[in-house]
Amino acid sequence: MARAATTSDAFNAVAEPRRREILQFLATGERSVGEIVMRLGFEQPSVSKHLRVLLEVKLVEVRRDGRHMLYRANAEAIRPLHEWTSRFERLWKHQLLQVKNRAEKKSQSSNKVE
Amino acid sequence: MARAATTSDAFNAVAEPRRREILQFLATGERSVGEIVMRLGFEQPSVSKHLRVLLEVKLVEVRRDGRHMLYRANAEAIRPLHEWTSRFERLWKHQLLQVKNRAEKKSQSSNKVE
DNA sequence: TTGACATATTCCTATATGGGAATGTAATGT
DNA sequence: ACATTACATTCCCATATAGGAATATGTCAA
Repeated sequence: MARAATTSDAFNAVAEPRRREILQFLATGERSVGEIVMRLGFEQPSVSKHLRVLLEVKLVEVRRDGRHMLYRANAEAIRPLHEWTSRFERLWKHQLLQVKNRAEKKSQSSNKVE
Repeated sequence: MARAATTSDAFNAVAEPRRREILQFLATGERSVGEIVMRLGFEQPSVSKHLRVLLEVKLVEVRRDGRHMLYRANAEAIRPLHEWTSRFERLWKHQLLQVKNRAEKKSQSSNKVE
């Protein structure tokens, strides 16, 4: 089996840096393809292709306005990623605390030496 | 250019479902490869290969204990993912509110009709 | 040293890209 | 109808898997 399709879920879709940039830009509001191209400086076909992937996993939505296609972020689809990472929140806070405690102990013992 | 390597960053590494499962299991504590194989039911070489990817992006750390290699999650490396998704938190809360408001208005108008 | 156990690595292959170039398609103005 | 604007799609290709099978490496016990 090869790697899963980028369109298989949001995790795979946002693995691509340019798609993350597009999403962030869309988080500021509804934008046309041309605006995305202007802002991010990618080739237009590239932007269209990335938007297609984002659309398939429902990370964005579109509507037509004349000749323009207006895309907007669907934040709701990002939530599962947020929630998955949240499971580790307790852990990294705990780990940071440990690092901090070790650092303090170390500085204490070096104080003793001096 | 082809797709970015799974080892290019944490985003690409966690795009693979089995690697997420392994990480979640490791979040419960330090485990040997054998324990991961037993718990998740993947082939041993597969687990070793996934662990290698996770190791390269520093999502896990290892230490040897006799014949066993003990892996543990490095939650700190998951933080960037959490923070990236957090940027959309305001947005999805706002979007949910809108959906809710629209639903309420709709039920009000249908009440009027009846 | 030899054997057994625990992991890691290599080889192979089908599959899925992402970018660039070229082309297709839909909507608008005249 | 036609040129133009705004996007989308297709074709081509180098690259990177993920899984299965087989094999290599490392460590301990006797």
